[in-house]
Amino acid sequence: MSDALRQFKSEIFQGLANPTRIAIVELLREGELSAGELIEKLGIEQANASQHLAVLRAKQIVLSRRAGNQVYYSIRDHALIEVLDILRRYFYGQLSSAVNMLQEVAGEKPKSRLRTHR
Amino acid sequence: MSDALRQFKSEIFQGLANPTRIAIVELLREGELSAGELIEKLGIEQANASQHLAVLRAKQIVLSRRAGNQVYYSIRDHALIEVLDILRRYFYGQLSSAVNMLQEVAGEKPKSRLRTHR
DNA sequence: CTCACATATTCGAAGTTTCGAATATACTAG
DNA sequence: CTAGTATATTCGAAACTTCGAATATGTGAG
Repeated sequence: MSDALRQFKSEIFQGLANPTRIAIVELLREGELSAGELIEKLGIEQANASQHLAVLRAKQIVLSRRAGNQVYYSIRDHALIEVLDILRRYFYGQLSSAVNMLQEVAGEKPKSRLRTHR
Repeated sequence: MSDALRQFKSEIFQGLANPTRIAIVELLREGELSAGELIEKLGIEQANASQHLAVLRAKQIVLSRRAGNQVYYSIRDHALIEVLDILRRYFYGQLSSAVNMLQEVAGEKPKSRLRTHR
């Protein structure tokens, strides 16, 4: 695979590598919201939200459109939603593994160990 | 969505937010490889590869297993491959948009503008 | 035990990200 | 024009990431 594609992917990931920005993308799942609405729902500083939105714009994750006094944001491509959905499933999968491990640790005769080599 | 899930997702993204680590994950698509094989294919310093592998382990993206003198790495969950595939399609989609924009800029009477509001 | 090899960790420098505070810009109403 | 509201940018401090160099650890052979 090309370096350009790897670079591109890593920038997308970097754009999403922050819980606040993930929260923004998820708020935008249902449709566009103004910066003000996002700030209100996120409960964070205006400057901070604006900075995160700038990152999402720079990484081409969201689109913005000005309407009068406000700026409305939306997700640029549905693919990103799919990515988040896959990770949700992945998350619950990981959770189950963790539960299994705990059960094994708690039980007397663990049958299969999921330990790492260290 | 819970903070824990957002935190988890952002850590996965952070784990993948680096071109070298993406290259590692893609090399592991076809099956497990030893650290040495990865280093050779990546052409980077041993210490650096090992650090990146440590990040991938910490974020639960890969599994490692020791076999004698070597440590073999594999991808923990197929979901991550799906994510990379989705982004590949996304990438080409973005590329086409870019090409369209260039064509419009080059042409005399652009019909639709994809400009941002600024 | 010792040696050699494969891999991991620690360290410090350079670069990047994150935050809130302060300030700047864009737009609307009057 | 002025004033008000919405949003963006700049700044500096603290925290985090990345790299290579050096060092440490784990394993197998002898």
